[in-house]
Parts: sequence; structure tokens; C-alpha cells
Amino acid sequence: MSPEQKPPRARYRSAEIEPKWQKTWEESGANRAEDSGSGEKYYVLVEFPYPSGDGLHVGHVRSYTAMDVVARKRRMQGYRVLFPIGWDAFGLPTENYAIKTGIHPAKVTKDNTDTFRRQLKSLGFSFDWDREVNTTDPGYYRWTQWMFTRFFRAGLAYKGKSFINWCPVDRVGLANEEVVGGACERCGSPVEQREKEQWMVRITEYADKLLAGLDTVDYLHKIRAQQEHWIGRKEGIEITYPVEGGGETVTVFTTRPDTNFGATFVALSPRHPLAEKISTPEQAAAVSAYVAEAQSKRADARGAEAKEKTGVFTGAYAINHLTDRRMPIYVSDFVLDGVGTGALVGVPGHDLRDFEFARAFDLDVVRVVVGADGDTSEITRPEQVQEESGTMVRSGFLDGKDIHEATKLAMDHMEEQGWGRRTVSYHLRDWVFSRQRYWGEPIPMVHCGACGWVPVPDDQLPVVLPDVEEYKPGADGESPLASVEDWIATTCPSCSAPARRETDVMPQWAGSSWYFLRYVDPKNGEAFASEEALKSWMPVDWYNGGMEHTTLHLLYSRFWNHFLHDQGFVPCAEPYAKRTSQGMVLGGGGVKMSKSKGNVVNPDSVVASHGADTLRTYEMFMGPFDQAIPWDSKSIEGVHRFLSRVHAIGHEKEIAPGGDESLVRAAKRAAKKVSDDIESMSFNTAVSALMVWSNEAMKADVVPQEAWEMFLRSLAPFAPHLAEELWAKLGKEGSVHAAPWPEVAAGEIAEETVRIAVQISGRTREEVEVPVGATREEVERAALASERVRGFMGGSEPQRVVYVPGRIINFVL
RNA sequence: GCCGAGGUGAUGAAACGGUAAACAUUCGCGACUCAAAAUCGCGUGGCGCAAGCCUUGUGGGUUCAAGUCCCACCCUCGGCACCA
Repeated sequence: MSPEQKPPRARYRSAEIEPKWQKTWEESGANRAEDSGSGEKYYVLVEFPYPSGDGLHVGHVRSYTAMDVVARKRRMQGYRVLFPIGWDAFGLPTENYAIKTGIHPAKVTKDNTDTFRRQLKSLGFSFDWDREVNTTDPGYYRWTQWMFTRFFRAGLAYKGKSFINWCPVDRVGLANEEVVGGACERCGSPVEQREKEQWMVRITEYADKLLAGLDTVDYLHKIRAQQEHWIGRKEGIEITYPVEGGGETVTVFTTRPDTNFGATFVALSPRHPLAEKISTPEQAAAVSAYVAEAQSKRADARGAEAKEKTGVFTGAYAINHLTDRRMPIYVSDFVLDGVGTGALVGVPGHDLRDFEFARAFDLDVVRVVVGADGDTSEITRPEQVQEESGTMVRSGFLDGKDIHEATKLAMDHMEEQGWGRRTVSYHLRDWVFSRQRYWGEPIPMVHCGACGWVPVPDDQLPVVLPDVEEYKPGADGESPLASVEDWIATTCPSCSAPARRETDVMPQWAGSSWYFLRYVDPKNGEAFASEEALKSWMPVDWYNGGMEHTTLHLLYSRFWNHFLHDQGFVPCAEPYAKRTSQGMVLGGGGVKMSKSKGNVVNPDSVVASHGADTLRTYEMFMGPFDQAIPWDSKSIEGVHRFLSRVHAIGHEKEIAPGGDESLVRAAKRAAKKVSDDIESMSFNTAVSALMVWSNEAMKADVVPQEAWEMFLRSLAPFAPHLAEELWAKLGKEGSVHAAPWPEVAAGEIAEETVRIAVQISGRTREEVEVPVGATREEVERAALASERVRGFMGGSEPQRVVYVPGRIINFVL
């Protein structure tokens, strides 16, 4: 070995560093949330995982790392931080696994949560493990049930006979939100319509509050837009038309009564109660046949045939108040049951669907709006159908009015005449709350012959899920609980007569609708949480999760919290002050990770090969946080090299007071960028700022201690173990995670000189270095001193000189 | 169709209206090594020997200056959708 040869680099061994510090932090209670004490509170929330048998997904790691970075930064900033975790453990996959293997779902859940816990701990997330919750724990679901009885008592939970989306494979009723493109969200099989007695929850009652609440919170724009769209508030008018002869009336909903002079037909949904009732004897058979066929048609089939309008004439006519026109009444499946009144008035001239229907059945088309193109001719082609804007014609008192004004006038007129009344329609439907399944919270209701449905009293909660022999739903689609006769048989809480328990269980969304409330006081046996704890922590300051939960979990849990607020149980109406969302982590090639494609990355193997800090930092560096990014096993090497270099700086460089001022300034610059970028979730550029500094430091022989400490504190949220290791090696007292967060003011990072780009007519030709405080004249002189600049100016005088201090000077010729 | 987000190197990407391509990957060359790996150094948008010219989906516009702002169009992704 020659004397010049450098000593071998101290190897960066994450497998030794990481478990050591995890143990230290756990023993010292470093991440414990304090219910009171100094510092402002900050509640950081991530979506608690469903503990599936597949273990933790690298997608979880992305979201959790981001929020761990935020939580760690806030602690260093002096906040009192709550960053909890738990398990959303009821649900179908576990139940299906139990059906297949005969293993009790509780056992499966226990095994899976053990795996998840181990994995999460191996990644160094700073969760407060003392507050772990599990939705399947009777001590937890006792309160889920308690809340359901509050819904019932407030009249928001009701048993309704209704058509539901029925999955024939999972044999379970689905909420609208669980039907994707006419298919079951879980298993993908086509959904059928089936009539069933179900517990329903009146979320629609809260539609306006859920809309208005969006004004009071800070949600990502796209999240807010999706929520608004899902609630789908539309102001319109219900118009009631007399049916010719017989004294019946038909009521339609429309947002466009201005076009009513052009209404030429009425169409009913096949499920409309009038459909068969008003049919003339000649048409009755045809109507019945059509209704029967529509009934059996599967939801997806209807969607696929959307282009072809079908229907049948009832033989009856409705009378248009405005024109006295006899409007034939049809039954058609393009009219959706549950939208508006399940009946619509057809204006073929100004609604494309109505136009298609009119064409298929040879109905009259009347133009009552003239658009910007000035076309006043008869409407015979779809392109002529004017929907969005225009001026009224052939519309009596509305003639010449803009359609928006006309809409208002028409509503006023119809209300005055008593033909209709203004109303609001929503896309949001009531929440189907029953599942004919086993692995869920029993719905705490008892049915008594005399008293009807009675909620189980508080002192008898929880209604514990009984053991069963068979987890599979009955052939008739009843819950497995329906066969546990000695559990079902009970007495009426109200009159003590023999009574029977409800055998349906709650949907998976129930437990996750309020878990953020339980975290504030997870061990409370007297209440779901104490008033003090709720006041101390709520609302959640920052909640990050997947876009896929925007219209389901996010809306349900907001509704749930609004309700509890109205009941006086929680201090704020809106549970989440801020909501953000991460992009998916895809497999190589940009496709979704899946077992069948064999492209699933297991966090355990990355921790084993590169370490938790590398995995965490890579997932922050891989790309913009809100964007879907394919996994790149090459790029992760680069991040590992970066951390190895950081390790090398700590072990090989001389770290000493004083030293190169510019390296200190560079560290401040990096610290400021990291701090700012965390707030805007620009984690990728935060990491790159850390890389830039480490590249600089690698070139130096001596690293100023001030710069090194600042760097380690900025690195700490991303690579907590390595930062702690190097902090300790420096001989610092205490944890780097308890050190103050570097707050750097803009003025502190100014350099002594600055490079000014010199442009000739907007094209950059030269660069000059001037002192920071240089005046315009000085910069101009420096620029003109350059031969190159003079050459490009070709001897001519600039007409104009634009100077942007510290940036550019532009000579316009 | 509607709502939302985007289109920049070979790749993931960066860029208060102010030097396009930071950081990382890939690839190439070099150092170290018997050799390889690792590591380190240099280079890496296109054309050109060079001076220089061209380059942010397309076409216009505003501006001293446009990836960024405005208008029109094309394409991709996410959500919703016969919603009256």
C-alpha cells in the first residue's frame, strides 16, 4: 500500500445504524404526542392502512414518508405534534381469505397488522405507537356503533326498501361509490339491480353543509372540484303537468324551464310508479314488457347501449301549460330513476339526448333558442341543437331574452301560476350502510314486533361480533350472522318483549369515518374521546391520502364529523384543515403494480438491500409528489450513493469551526430551500438541494461545523437514522430530531458577488460578475467593458437598456 | 361530452415573466486495479472543425425578454358521465 493511498472509506451500513436508532427513539418516547404543554399543536394525519396479506406497499411509503417529513419538521420547529397510525381492518379481502382458508378473520387481521407494524417501524416513521387504533377492536367499534345509534336517533339512519347495486359474486349490496363503470369495484363483476331492505344514512341531508364547508378548508384544488362535482348541486324547478283524462299528474325536474315552449314529450323511468298506471289498454302490454326488460338489464349493459335510445309510448298525454300542446308520455331507460323525479320533459331542440329520442320516435322538434350562429332554421341535425347559450324565440313572453334571464323569468312565472316550485337536486345519494357480510361492525339495532326498530342502549355496547362456523353469506344473500340464532334472539331494550337483532354489518367506510377522533384519546373507556383531548388536537392540520378516496372516505368522514359537531360532540365542523394527495407509485414501464404482472416492489427487500433512509429519500426524490411515477431501481442507486457520500463526509472530512464561508452560505441556501419545499410538497427539489450541498462539501478538505450541523438538521426529516448517527458522531448532546429547525432568512444567504447575464436585444451573449450592491451604471459599465458585448453591439448605440437588479441587463438595439 | 392535471434531453425531471435542461439516471472517456466491481474525475439536448445557429406539443399574439401570460388547436393522464 502506497502512503498516498487514501484509507478505505468507512462503509455506510444502514442495517447497523437504523435498528439501533429506532430502538433508542422508542425507548426515549421521542415521538410521543403530548396532550398539553408548550408549543402550538400540530396534527399530521395519514390514511391508516388496510392490513392486507400482501404487506406494506411502496405507495404507502411515499405518503407516509412525506407526512413523516412534515411531522419531524414541525417537532423541530417546536410544535406539539400528533402523528398517529392504526388499522382499518374490517373488510372483504380478510373475510374472503377466511372463507377460503377457514382461519378466523381476527387471526388473519392480527397476523397482518403484526407484519404492517414491523414494516412501518423498520422505516423509521415517527408515529406515536402508544395511540395505535384498530377498527376491529370491540373497544373501538363500540363507539362506531354508538355513533350509529346517534344517527338513528337523529333520524338520519333509516331502513329503506330500495333498489340497490348488487354484486352477484361478492353477494353484497354496494354503494353507488363502489360501482365503477357498472361493475363491482372490488371484484370487477357486472353489478345487478336488486330490491333489498337496507340501512341507509341520510348524507344527502348534509349536502349543502358539505359544500359550504369546502370554503372553510384548504384542500388541493382538484380534490375540492371532485367533491363539488360528486355532491352535484343543481338548482331547478319541479313542474307538474296534468295527464290528459283520468286526473293524474306527472312531475318533472328541469334546470332549463326557459325552453319549455319547445317541450314536445315527457319520458318516465321504467321504475316510475306512473309508468304502468297511466298506460292505455292498447299500450299496457308493450309498456309492461319494456319495464320488465329494463328491470332485468344490468347496469353496465345500459351504459354500453347508451347511444341507442329505446322506449315505449304509454298512450297517455301530458298537457304543456305554456302551449297547451299534448305531449306524448313515453317510458324510456334513458330516464334514470333517482335523478330528479325520475321523469323528464323532452325539449328535443335544445338537449342532445332529447333530440336523439325525438328522432328515434319521430317526435316534433321545435326551435325556441337561437344561438350565436344566428341559425333560425328547423333543427334537423344534432349540430344544430343549441344547449349552452342563446336568445329565446317562439316563446311568448320570453322572446328576445337571453336564456339565463329567461330561465329565471320562466321559474317565476311557473311558480306564480302554481305549475311548479323551485327545488334543488343533488347527484349525491343516501349512503347504503348495510352489508350482508360477516367481517364488519354489527349494526346495533333490535327489531321488536311492538316497538319497531330500537337502538341498542349505550350500556349494552358493543354488540360484539359473534363467532360463526361459516363466514360465507347465505345463498339468499343474507349475512352469515343470520344463522346464529342464539345471538339474534334478544329482548327489546324498550319493552323487554322477545325481539331480534339486525344481522347486517356496517360497510368498511364506517370505522374510517371517525378514526382521527379516536387518536386524540385512544384509550378512553367513557367516551370516544374526551372533550379536552378533542379541543387540544382537532382539527387535523394536514391530512394526506390517495385521490381514490376523494369521493368516498373523504366525503363520508366529513359528513360524520359535521354530524357529531351538530350533536355537540366535536368542537369543529370540518375535520381536516388541509388535504393533499400523493401520486401513485407505479411499476417499471408506468403500469400499476400488481402480483399478476410480477412488478411489485416489496419495501422489506429495499430496506434490506439499501436501507430505510435510502427508500424514504428515494421516494421523495423520484418525482413531483402529486404525480404518478414509475419505480426506477437505477435511480434508487443514485440516492444511495448520495447518502453514502454524506456518510463519508461525516467520517472522512475534517469538520471544524470556521472554514469556508461559501460552504456555510451554501448550507443556509439549501436549508432554506428544503424548508420552503417541504411546505409546498416539492420534496424532490428539497432532496436535490441537499445533494447539491453534499457535492460541494465533497470537494472541500475541511467542512465548516456550522454548515455541517445545518445540513444534518435539514437532512433529518428525510433520512432520520443517518442524520442521527452523524449528529451523534459529532458529539452533540441530544437528538438531531430535537434540535431546532434551521430557519434561514432570505438576507442571510446573499453572496458577495452576483453574475449578471448580459443580453443584446434579448439574447444572452455574456455574463459579468459584479458586487452585490452594484448600481445600474456600474453593471452597464462592466458589461460594456466586455469585448464580446461590444462585438455583438457592432458599434451601434442601444435604444434602450433594461436592467433587472441581480439578474440581467439587456441592451436593446 | 363535462371537470381537473399535464405535454421540456435517451430517462425521472428542474426553472419569482429574466442565462432552458439544476439534481439524478443512462451512456462515453479517463484515474485507481493484474483484472473487474466499487469509488473518484471529465463529458453527455441537436447541427457544426469552429464562430455560431437551432431547441420546451402545434399555430398565432403580448413583451426589451415567454417553458412560464393571452387566443385557437392537437395529444396524454386522472375523475365523472344518457344527471334532465
